[in-house]
Amino acid sequence: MASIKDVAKAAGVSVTTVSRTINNNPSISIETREKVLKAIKDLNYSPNSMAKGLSSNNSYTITLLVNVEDEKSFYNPFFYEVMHGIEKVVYEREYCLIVANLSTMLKKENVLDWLIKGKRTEGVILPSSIIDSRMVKGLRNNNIPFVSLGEPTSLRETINWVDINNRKAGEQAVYYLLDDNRKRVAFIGYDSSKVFSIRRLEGYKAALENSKINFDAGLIIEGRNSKEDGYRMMKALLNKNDIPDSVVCADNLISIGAIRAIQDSGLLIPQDISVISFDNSQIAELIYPSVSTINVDVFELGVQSAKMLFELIEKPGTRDQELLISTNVEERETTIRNNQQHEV
Amino acid sequence: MASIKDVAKAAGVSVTTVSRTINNNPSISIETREKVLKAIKDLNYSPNSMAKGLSSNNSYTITLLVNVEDEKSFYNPFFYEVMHGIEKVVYEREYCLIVANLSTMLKKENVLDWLIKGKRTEGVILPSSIIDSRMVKGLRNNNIPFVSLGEPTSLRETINWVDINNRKAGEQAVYYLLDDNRKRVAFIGYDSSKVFSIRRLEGYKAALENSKINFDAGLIIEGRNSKEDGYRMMKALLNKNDIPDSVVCADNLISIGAIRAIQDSGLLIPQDISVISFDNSQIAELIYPSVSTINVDVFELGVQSAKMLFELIEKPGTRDQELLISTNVEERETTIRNNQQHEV
DNA sequence: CTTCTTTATGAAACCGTTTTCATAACCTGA
DNA sequence: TCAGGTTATGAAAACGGTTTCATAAAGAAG
Repeated sequence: MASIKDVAKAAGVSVTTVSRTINNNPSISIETREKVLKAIKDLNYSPNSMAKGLSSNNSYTITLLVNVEDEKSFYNPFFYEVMHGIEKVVYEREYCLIVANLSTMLKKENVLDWLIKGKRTEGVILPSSIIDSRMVKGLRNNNIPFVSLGEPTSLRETINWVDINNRKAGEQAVYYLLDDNRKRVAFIGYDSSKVFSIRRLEGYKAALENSKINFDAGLIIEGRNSKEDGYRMMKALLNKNDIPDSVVCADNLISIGAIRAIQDSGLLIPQDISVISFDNSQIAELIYPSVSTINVDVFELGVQSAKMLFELIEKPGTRDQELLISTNVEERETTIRNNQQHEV
Repeated sequence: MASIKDVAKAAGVSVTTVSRTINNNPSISIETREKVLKAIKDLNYSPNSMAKGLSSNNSYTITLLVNVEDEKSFYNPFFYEVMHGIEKVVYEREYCLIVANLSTMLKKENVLDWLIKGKRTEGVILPSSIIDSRMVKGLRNNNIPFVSLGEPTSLRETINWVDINNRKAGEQAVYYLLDDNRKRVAFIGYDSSKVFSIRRLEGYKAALENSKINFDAGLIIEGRNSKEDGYRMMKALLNKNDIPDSVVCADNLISIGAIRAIQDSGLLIPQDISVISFDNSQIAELIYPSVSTINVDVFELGVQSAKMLFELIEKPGTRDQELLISTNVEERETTIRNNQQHEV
C-alpha cells in the first residue's frame, strides 16, 4: 500500500510537500503540485485516514446514536430517511457516519468514553427519546457537540435540537378541515407523554381559537398508538349525542381503527365524517379509503440536524438552537373536498 | 485527554506495560496489572482508536454500503432491521459500523479507494442489487472481504452471500395451501428480473410436483410490485373459466390489490379464495382482512451476513459461501383454515 | 551592492499506540 | 556454583500522516 513517503520519493520531493499538496496549501508551486498529483495518481495513493486522524487530532466522523429497543427511535419507518438526510450532509463534508446502538453498547463499560475519549467521533446526533440529564452531562463533560432529533422531553438543560413543527402541523390539520366547512373537529389519540402530541394538540386549540370556535374538551380523546385504540376512541366519540363531522388522528395506525369504527356505524367517509392523520407513511396510501395526512419531511430533519451539528463543531461557542421544519397537507380519499369518493 | 503515557507515569511503569495490560498480555504480573488498571480508572483513560488503528494497521470498522437511490436496498422497510442485526454482531466484536451511501459517494473520485486504501474499513456488507463485476473486481483488487445481502444476479464470479431461503419459502406457501385442501394454487406477481422471485416460483413448482399436481402455466401471472398490478393480475385470473381456489402473492402490495379484486368479484376470502403473501410487513397485519404471510427473518439476515464477514476477515483464504435462512408461516385472516372469518 | 522580504521547500518533531528486541531478576537442575 | 531457562519489564522503532521551524533562492527597496 503506497504511503505518503512513496509518493514523495516518486515525485522527487519531501513528504511535507506531498502533505501540503494534498491539503491545498497555497505555498506549493504549480509545477511541484503537478508532479505530486501525477505521482499520487501513478501510485493510486489514498491517505491513511487513521494516520491523518492521529496527527490532526480529528476523526472526521459523526455518530448517529440510536436505541434499537426504543420504538420511538430506531424502529420507526421514517428512521432510514432521517439517516439518509444525515448521511448526505456528513459525506459532503468528507466525514464518515457511524451508527451505534445504545442498548448494544451499554453492555460495555462506558459508551461515551469509548466513543469520545477513544476519539472515534467529533459529534453525535441522537433521538430525543434517549436523552436525559445524565446523557447531556456525559456529552458536555466530554466537550462533544450533539444535536437532538426531536424536541427533548422534560429536560432542565437547554440543548440543540431539530424537530418537525408539530404545533403548526396541528393547526394545519384543523384549518384544512375548517376550510372544508367542517364545524366539529375531534382529536383522537392524544398522548400527554409525547411532546409531539402535546404540540399538535396546542396547534389544534390555537387554530380553533383563531377561528373563533369554542374548544370542546369532549372532542379530545386520549389513547395509545394502535388500530385497536383508534377503533375504541372513535366508537367513544360516535356514542355521544353530538358527534363530530371530522376527526384528526394522531397517527396512521389510529386512523385505520377510526375509519373502521366509522364504517361500522354506517357512516360515510368523508361525507359524514372526514379523517386526517399525521406522519405520511406507506400505510396511509395503501388502505381503503386512503388517508389524508399532514406530511412531515424527515429527510430534511436529517439534513438540518447534521448541518446544525457541523455548525457546532466549527463554532464551538454557539448558543443553543431550536429548529422547526414545516409540514404540508396531502389530500387523499378520507377528506376529498368535493364530497365524491374515488375508486381504487 | 489522558494518553497512555499519563497512565504509565501515574502507575510508575512504562507505556509498554500499560499497552500489554490493556491487551491482556499474559506476561504482566498481577500486582503490576492492578496498579495499571487503577491508574486507568483514576485518569478515566480510553485508548485513542486512531493511534491504535495506525500502529496495529486495523481500523476495527465494518462498512454497510447501500444505495439510497436504489429502492431494493436502502428504501426497504426491512432495511433497518437488517442493519440492527449487523450492528449487533459488529459491536460485539468491538468494531464500529459505518454506513455509506454509494450514490452520495460516487460523486467522489473513487469510493473504494477512499474507503479501503484510506484504511477506513476492514470489510464491506452490501446489497446484491448494487453488486456488479466492476464492484467485485474493485473489492477483490483491494483485497477487502465482503458479503452480499441477497443472492447476486447474473454474476460470473462466485462471491459470499446470505439470503432468505426463497425457494423453500415458495414451497412452504404452496404446502400450506394444499394442507388446507386447496386444489388450484395461483402465483401472481412473478418478476423474472428478480432472483428472489425466480426462486419462489421454483419452490412453487417443486411443491406442486412433489404433491403430484400438474403445473398449469395459466396460473402464473407476471407483474410488478404494486397494488394496482395486484388488482389487474387477480382480475385476469378471475376472468378465466377455471378460477383458482387460492393465490400466492409475490408481495404484500400485490396482495392488497388482489384482495380488492376478489372482493369486487363478490367472492369471499378465505372461503372461496385464500390468499398468502411473502415478506411480513406491518401492512399485512393492518389491512382488512389481514394477510397471511411467509415471514422472513431479516434481523437474522443481518446477523449472519456480519458473522460471515468476520469469518472472512479472520480466515482470509476461506472458500466462498452461500447461506440460506429459513422462513415460517404466519396465519392471518386471508387463510383461516376453519373457514370462519374473524372480526377486527 | 547590500539588506530585507517573500516564496518554495525540507528536516525533524510529534500525535498515541503496538511491537521488537534487550535485559535484569529469578528459578531450576546438575 | 553456574549454565540455561523463564518471567516481567522497558527502551526505542515503527505506523503514516501534520506542523513547526529553518533555509535557500529570488525579488524588491534603498
